Amino acid sequence: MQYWLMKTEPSEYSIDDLKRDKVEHWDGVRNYQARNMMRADMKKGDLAFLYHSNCDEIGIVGLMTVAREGYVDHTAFDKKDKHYDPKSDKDNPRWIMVDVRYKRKLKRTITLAELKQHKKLVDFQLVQRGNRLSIMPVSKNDWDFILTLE
DNA sequence: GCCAACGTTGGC
DNA sequence: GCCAACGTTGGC
Repeated sequence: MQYWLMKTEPSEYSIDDLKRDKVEHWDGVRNYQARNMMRADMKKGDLAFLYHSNCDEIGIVGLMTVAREGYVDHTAFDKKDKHYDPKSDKDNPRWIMVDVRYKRKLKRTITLAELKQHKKLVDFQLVQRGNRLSIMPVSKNDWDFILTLE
């Protein structure tokens, strides 16, 4: 059982969209590190924070579970898709996605600014300089601590 | 809108 | 394999 944090821009897809959809495939990840984690490490039943980036209130907004383990991201083959990748070969697909299931919204947004203030979280990847990964692991200690802030 | 950080591409 | 140029992310 592992813990994760997954970023999304709420203008593209938000916690409320996931609440409505209940289960959604997490397509469009075009970063090898993130892909490798989805392919090898994310297991059904793992818990994840949903994080809103690039918006007015940046931070962790909800919880979800991994509903389906890594499988081919078909949007890479769709010329009309925003995340179309001409280099991904159908016989040897380059990109992977998982399905996530809505669990609940947090009572409030735990903002990035707030997370940065806690000494306990100095090793949390999210608050480290230059971090750009859209999917990252969260240690159990950090996970538990962050939930006490809610 | 700016820009630092970082990933990817492609010439050599 | 190196590295400069370029593109993207994402906070501010």
